Amino acid sequence: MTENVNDPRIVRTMHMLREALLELMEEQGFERITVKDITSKAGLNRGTFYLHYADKFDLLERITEEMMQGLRQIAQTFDPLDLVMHESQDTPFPFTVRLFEYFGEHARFFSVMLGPKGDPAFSVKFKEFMQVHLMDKFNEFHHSEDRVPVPWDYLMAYLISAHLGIVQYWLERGRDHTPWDVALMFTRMTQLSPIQSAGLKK
Amino acid sequence: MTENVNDPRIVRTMHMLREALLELMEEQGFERITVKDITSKAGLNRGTFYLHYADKFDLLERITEEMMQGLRQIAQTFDPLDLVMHESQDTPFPFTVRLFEYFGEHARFFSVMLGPKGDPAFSVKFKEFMQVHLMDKFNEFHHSEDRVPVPWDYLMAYLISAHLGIVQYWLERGRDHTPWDVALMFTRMTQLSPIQSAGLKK
DNA sequence: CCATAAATGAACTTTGTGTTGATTAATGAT
DNA sequence: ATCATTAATCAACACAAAGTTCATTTATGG
Repeated sequence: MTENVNDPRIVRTMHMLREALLELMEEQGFERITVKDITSKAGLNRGTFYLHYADKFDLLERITEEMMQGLRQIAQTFDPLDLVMHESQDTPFPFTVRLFEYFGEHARFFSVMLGPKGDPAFSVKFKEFMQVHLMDKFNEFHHSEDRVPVPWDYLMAYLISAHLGIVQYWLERGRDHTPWDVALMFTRMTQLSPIQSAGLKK
Repeated sequence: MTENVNDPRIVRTMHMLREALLELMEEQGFERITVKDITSKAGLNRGTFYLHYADKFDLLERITEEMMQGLRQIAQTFDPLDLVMHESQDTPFPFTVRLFEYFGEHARFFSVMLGPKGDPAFSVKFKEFMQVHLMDKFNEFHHSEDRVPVPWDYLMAYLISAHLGIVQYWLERGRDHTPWDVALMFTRMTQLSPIQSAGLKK
């Protein structure tokens, strides 16, 4: 397990192992992958793998943590007041655009991890991220516990999962729309009922 | 690989293997499970496993297929016209209630498979099921390709994932509402915009 | 140029896989 | 109740991959 990130050999090796894992996950899914597979795809000795990672789970966790770190950094720029101000405008919310740009930059990772060959625990992590960094900032609004059409927590589960679904579908389709366009869909679907979104009702 | 389903020994053995797998998946997730784990939890000889299943993937597939068969059977009773007739009523759609009852009966399976330790390919299967048996029956309504607020396919992805999310959350919470109650939430969230569902707007 | 340390290669133990063949035990048809 | 059938057990096997160790080669940076 190495620490020194200055040595270009280490950077190179770790990068190759990470790339190899993602490629293999696309092909076979995480389950079937062996350490042998990873190192031979990366063109490295099997022993070298263990110099940097404990096992394939460890490797995946490290990649994941890096991506989540990137997401958290973007989340810092989110202000719920911006969203309130933005209400009823028919332009995408800028923060959402930024998120989609990030997904696009790391499309390989997100598309594999959120897809059928991915890790369901990652989807959960991703949902928790949205819950903590986005949804929880609106908790102030729901003090009126009684007489709401739908319990707050179920509504959150609905919205978070819906948003995750859009990200998944967008990646699955090979990003057939710009981040700006998908973000606009987000904004509209949040403002309208599903029936209105479909254009079946003014 | 056995065929004769009449022999009670076979029924018993297969049932024990299935139960053991689900229990282990709850504990450790599919990935870490060995055939040894399954048979010793089931109190059977390791060799016996191979009399019935090729490997642990095979076992999981068979269980999955059984559950999907049950879902398809329920889906046969679905008529999109019923849903149209039901519009703007504030009662749950009966078909949805039936589905949730089924999820409840097989809560162990669905909660594991749709949860963080589950199989992401199953979530995809489940979404495809909803797409084919529910959503596709409304394709007739969207001939007006132009000027819709959101592309039809993205709206479908949004709705399907949202609904999956509710099922997941309901199971995760240990089914803290009756099938009737959750089904009513469904109906309301489909009729209202997210902002209305939250009670933030008339 | 050279001390340091990363990568390689080979050997080794351990764990799980999937199969086989002989033996024991349960089943259901007579 | 008997008995042929066949499921389940048990032990042994070859094989593949995991994870470790250590001597050797190669690349890095001072």
